Amino acid sequence: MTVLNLKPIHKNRTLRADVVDQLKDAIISGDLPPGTKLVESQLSALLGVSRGPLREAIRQLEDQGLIDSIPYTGTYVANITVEAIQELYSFRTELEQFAFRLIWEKRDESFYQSLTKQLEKLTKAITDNDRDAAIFEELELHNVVYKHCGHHLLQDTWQRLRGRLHLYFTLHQKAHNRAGPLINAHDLYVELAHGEDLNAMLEHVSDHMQQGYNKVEKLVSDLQSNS
Amino acid sequence: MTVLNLKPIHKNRTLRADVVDQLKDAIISGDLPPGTKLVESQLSALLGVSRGPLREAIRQLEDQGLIDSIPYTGTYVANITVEAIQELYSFRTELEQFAFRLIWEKRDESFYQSLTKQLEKLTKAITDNDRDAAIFEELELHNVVYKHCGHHLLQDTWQRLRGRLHLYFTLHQKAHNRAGPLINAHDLYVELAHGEDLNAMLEHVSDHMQQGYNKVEKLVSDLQSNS
DNA sequence: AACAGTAGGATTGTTAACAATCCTACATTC
DNA sequence: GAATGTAGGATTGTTAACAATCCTACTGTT
Repeated sequence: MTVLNLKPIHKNRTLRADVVDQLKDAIISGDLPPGTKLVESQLSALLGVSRGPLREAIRQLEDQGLIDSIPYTGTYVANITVEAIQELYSFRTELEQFAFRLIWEKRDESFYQSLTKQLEKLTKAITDNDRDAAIFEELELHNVVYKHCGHHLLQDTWQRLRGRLHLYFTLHQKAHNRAGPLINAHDLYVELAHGEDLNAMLEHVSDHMQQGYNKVEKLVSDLQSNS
Repeated sequence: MTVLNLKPIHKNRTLRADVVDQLKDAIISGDLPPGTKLVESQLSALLGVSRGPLREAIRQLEDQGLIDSIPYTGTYVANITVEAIQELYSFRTELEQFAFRLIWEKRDESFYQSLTKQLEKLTKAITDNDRDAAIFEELELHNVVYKHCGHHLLQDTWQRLRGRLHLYFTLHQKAHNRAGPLINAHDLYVELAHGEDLNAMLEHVSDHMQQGYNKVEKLVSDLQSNS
């Protein structure tokens, strides 16, 4: 018998899980802009699902910060404020520095390979001018770090932020028509991650986040002046 | 007209919210030990509620890490592993150090007062030998720091950990019959929080957490040897 | 014209019944 | 006797109808 390479069958196929995925995609892709009111009857009709699983999915997205819900009143796609963006970036800086401190002494070939491979994917997406893919691959690059440090709680927390971050990127890209991740912006990041100077890495994470924040922060005023 | 001091009426009066509160209490108080299978029909009968709101509540507690759910199979009170405890404490150290760095330059009278008052409550609970209260007040003491640094994302993350932490404390206290928070264990903590040496504070947070971890870590082997 | 009061419709919250899946225990085969 | 099939019951997933709440637009009053 040849080496088995079976992928696990997704038992996750409950309507609830599907709805979570679809709603999440719709939000972070910008199809459902922040502030949009989500009417259960409309959504359930659109998705071809009854309100039960839909409501369960809403609870999950609520805890991920993508949806705000007011009892008896309505559920809305979470609004964006400059404070929220600021908090997200400052928090993200802490998380990622923690991740690097965790992984630093445990870095192995598998980690380096994943990182390099992911940087290539990101670079390709940018040169292909595929902006949606570029956003995804940038997040995926950072994800490599979280995944490899093996800290489940940290990874869960990162996943919880990731959706909101993705949303900010998307909105930013839509606001200024050309503005995906810059080519080469992550070269130093990956280079330092291969190196031996942890402090330089941590410092760079801080700088990297600060740059990202500066880019995204303008988004709010742009959006508000548009409305 | 005298100064109005009206408390907001709890609009939270949805069954779902009540169920979340009650289930959470039942879990962190140890009434529903880790691993317990939660059968929806039984629970809904016990709570006098139909399965709809119950299931929504389950989704929320799932995201808080207090419940594990396997589609079509069952939902269980989250199990405790030594890895989970380790992760919780290491993560908590990062969060709280971050909190102190955020708040350090913004500390005001209100912060100092809350802290001192909360230390008194904790001390009283311990001298009263009210162990459940002592656990609550210890968590509430740390909560003061998170609350006052005004970082909503950080506070949400802390709240998410708090339930699990509370559970560990409770189980630990039940396992070794006498073992609430030690008297005076937080005096230095509060003293440093009043002082001017941030590095000493950060260092102490790290030590404090390490001590807590050492205490709780034995819990798992104790529990496992009992079963 | 400004304000309070009040139907009416729309929307969320809740329930109970129905469908799909899983687990267990027993029967069957080799 | 070990492995494989197979009902049956128990449990979760899903649905559609019902109840409670809220929002809006209209009315009437001053």
